[in-house]
Amino acid sequence: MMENQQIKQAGLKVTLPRVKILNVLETSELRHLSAEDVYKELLAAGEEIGLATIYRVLTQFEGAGLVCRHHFEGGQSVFELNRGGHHDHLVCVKCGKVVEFVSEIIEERQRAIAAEHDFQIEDHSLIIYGVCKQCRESA
Amino acid sequence: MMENQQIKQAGLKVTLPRVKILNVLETSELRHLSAEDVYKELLAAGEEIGLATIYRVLTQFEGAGLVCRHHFEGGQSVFELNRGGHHDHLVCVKCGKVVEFVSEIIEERQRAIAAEHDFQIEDHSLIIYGVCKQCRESA
DNA sequence: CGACCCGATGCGAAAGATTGTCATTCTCCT
DNA sequence: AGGAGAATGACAATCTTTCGCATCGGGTCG
Repeated sequence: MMENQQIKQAGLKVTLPRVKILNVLETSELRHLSAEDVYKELLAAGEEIGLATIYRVLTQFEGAGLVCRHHFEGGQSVFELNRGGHHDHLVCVKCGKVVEFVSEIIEERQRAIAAEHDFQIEDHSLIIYGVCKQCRESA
Repeated sequence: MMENQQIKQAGLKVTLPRVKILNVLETSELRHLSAEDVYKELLAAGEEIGLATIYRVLTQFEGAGLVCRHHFEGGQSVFELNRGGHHDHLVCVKCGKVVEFVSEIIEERQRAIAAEHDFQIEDHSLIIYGVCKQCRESA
């Protein structure tokens, strides 16, 4: 079991709910899931789990660096498996599709701006909202 | 009354609550206020107003382009008077201080990235979270 | 292998933010 | 001034997320 190692290395006890949640994150079609999404996938798979546990576990995973939390529009947090590289997001406001991208130029400018204002960067979030090609055509 | 004109030009009926709310946005010390903040400022000024109205009016103002809504971390929306120029934010995670900035280089890169992925940009949000100088020194 | 300890889970209740309902009030037009 | 219809206020409802607490499970030690 791959998951067990990852959880252990993150310094967390290996429990059934944690393994199942991590597994959903790894195997789901969606790369970006809300706590509710994870909950529904597990219920659909016939797994017994409490929603509160999902929130707790996802928060722990975030603290351990296993997942990233994003605040897209819509009032709820979405989680994404941390596969190493940092990246930003392009979100379609019609269909919700998410495209990931990286721009070293932007990253570099951000560091420069933070430095100018004497801020020590902890994190940053860049989200571009737009309408994707398919949604424009079907409109 | 400056406010009346702005509200009328936004295509909204000029009502007392709207004028008062716009006035708070224009005169408050803070440039970024949550609905609750606006509510508290009005109560402190002895004004009678319902919180639900604040939410409704702010949402209308947003639709009319009078204010911008931002989703900083912390689970609630903050609103800012739209003074024309778009800008992004640098937020101190310790004290909540907000610094605004603009980078034409970043804007331009964003347009290029959206174009590459065939997205028509509607909006975007760039927030850098960090620790400001004062907070680092007092730590 | 079995007992134990402490953290982890599940459930329901609670908190915080936001929106909906609906009777009453206010704006704007005549 | 009068009236149609939109806007408001009070409160309930919803949604997301967190808390409290009794119970359960994982890992360790004997």
